[in-house]
Amino acid sequence: MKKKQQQVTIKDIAIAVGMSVSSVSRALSDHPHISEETKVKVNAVAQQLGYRYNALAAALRRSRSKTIGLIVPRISMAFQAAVITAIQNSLQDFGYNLMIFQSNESPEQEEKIVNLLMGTQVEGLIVSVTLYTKDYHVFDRSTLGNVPVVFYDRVPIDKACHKIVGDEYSGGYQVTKHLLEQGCRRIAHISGPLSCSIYLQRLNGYKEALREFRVPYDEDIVYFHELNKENTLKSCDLLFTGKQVPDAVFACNDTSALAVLEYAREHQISVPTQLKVTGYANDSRTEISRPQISSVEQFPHLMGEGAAKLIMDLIEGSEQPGKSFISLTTPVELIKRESSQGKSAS
Amino acid sequence: MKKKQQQVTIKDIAIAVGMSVSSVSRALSDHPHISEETKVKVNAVAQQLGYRYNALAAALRRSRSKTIGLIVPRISMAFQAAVITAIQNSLQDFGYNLMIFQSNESPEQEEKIVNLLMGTQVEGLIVSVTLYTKDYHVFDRSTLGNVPVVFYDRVPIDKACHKIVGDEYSGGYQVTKHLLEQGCRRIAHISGPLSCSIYLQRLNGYKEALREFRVPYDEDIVYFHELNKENTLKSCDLLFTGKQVPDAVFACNDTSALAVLEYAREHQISVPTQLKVTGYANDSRTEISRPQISSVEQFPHLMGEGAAKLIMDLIEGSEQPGKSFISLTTPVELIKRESSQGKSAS
DNA sequence: TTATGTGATGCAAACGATTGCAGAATAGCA
DNA sequence: TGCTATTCTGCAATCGTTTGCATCACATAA
Repeated sequence: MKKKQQQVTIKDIAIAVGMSVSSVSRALSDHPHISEETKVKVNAVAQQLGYRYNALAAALRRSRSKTIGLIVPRISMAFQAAVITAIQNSLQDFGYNLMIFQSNESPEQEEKIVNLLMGTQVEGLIVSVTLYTKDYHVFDRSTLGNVPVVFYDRVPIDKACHKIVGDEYSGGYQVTKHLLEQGCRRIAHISGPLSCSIYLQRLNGYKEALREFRVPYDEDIVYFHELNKENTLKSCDLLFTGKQVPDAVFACNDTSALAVLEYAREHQISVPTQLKVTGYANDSRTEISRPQISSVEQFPHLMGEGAAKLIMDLIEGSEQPGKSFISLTTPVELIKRESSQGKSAS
Repeated sequence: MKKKQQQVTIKDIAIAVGMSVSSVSRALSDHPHISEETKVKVNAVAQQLGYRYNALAAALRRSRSKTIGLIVPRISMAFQAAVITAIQNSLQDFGYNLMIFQSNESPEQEEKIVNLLMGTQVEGLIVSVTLYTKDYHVFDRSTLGNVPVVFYDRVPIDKACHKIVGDEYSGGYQVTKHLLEQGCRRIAHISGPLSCSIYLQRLNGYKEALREFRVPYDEDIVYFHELNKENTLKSCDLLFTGKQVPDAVFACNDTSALAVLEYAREHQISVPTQLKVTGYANDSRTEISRPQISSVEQFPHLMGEGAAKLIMDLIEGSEQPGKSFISLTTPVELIKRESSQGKSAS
């Protein structure tokens, strides 16, 4: 009970046991040069005084905050929540904490967060960028100093960096091939903005499958916009009022696929008979929907663990800066469900 | 470019502009006693040197980390994700950061996190406890010191504390009354463990509505367990193999309601004709399901903003410790959908 | 006895910012 | 010119730990 309601420090312990602060510090951290006897005594007194370690002071002194910053568009996306959980659990094993921030899909917000995080002395950064991040100078060595950064899922296009991504190309390819094998020949593609890496890759996969089946790529049935319900319904309106209606829609997330289903229901288009539909990310709604929606599983836990391990390697493994960049790819798996299978109406 | 790759500090700026560190510090923080001229010069040099503020050092010196700790069972629950987002956005306006941790429904983990957070010198704690937290001594003044804590959603039972909760009693009452009004007289209740405040309140609301309609409370059709799919299916098995099958199930979350629907589908029980079903939390799956599920909207954003405002009041408003506790209640709204409406089979 | 080794402990300087108080410079006024 | 106000700036202590180096006691070997 020193002064008013000050916190008790190792100095207080030192006084209580009649030793120097350095010995107390070492005793508490189980330093080999301290006798067992002293250690138990110090720990007992610490306990008794209600001592609490001040991680801030330690972080300042050793310039190691044991904290990683995470920037994510929004945590309310099921995929992101799962990745975050995996990252957090993994980092915990390394003794690191995670500061989670949401950019809300705003590049300005994203930049603000980076600066804020740098101020808090994070030792590393894990980032999934916004849909609209085009300018990556915020992540340059000039603003980050020696703080390593690992991107995941949505990663910079045309910028060498450490990253871990799903096999989006394969995902796009598999979905499209599957639809083609079901007999579809006019496959619409509802995609996100191409400024975002994942959509670009999926589009490439889509194109490749079409090529393989000698189906010409028709840009009139490919849309790029944020994948919410409203936008998707608008795209459907355009798609189904044209002369040639599609026989399948490859939507780039499950929210969008659900919207397509809703549109079809309202317009008496039967799925999967007249129209086949696929989503992406395999969130829990795909199984609940009637018909159930075919989707692509992305194994968020693998990605989260990978990201955590990667940032740890970069921090602890003291990679030489300027060395080459590491890029990891996690698998994807097409989950076929009702919405994309069965005979079509001729 | 001082030493190796040391970070540049205000000292470096001081040397560069030929002033003392104190003036530089004041200039950077826009102190009124510093001339405009000096301020612009200092800021220019800071910019040029690539100076970055060290929040750690400042936090240590002023004993104000500007950080709040959040402990939540898991962020993957839609409701929780929404609350967290609201909290984070609100706190940002106050200049506070949020450290988010997940207890994964484990009281042991929860306790570990509290201790860890205290070490990082958070200025406040926001907590939604696990389903099984019964011992609240971790949140006592003895371990928390002067750090205030506000609970939300799942809050301690029988412990005075600052908290913000949904109107669970009303929710339970409204749901039950609604089902009674639809003609149901044998309403099963699938609830979570009663160690958790929200389930206790909902149960009370359920009982009150029954009483009002002079329907006896029958403990044989009330179940308490974690509300996942497996457990719910088991409960359904018990419910529908008894002599008297229920004509309604009031499930305490949407996952559970969905499971009931699945069970009904597999056993050719038609919903809502033979059986009415309601969920709780109104997550996005309730609208996707066929039939759509009646549920209770909890307005997570209100709760998040409330929690943030409350903790800020406690921190900045320097409430006298030992003063009375604040308890806020946010509204709920029953959303009636297909699963609970329409005439019953007699 | 002296030299040497060993294990335990203390001294004091960091880490990077903030801030009360003192002091210098300038201006205003008689 | 002298005196007081008014601005602006600097000194130095402080926040709670960590850690390189010096020191000290004691035992053992020469």
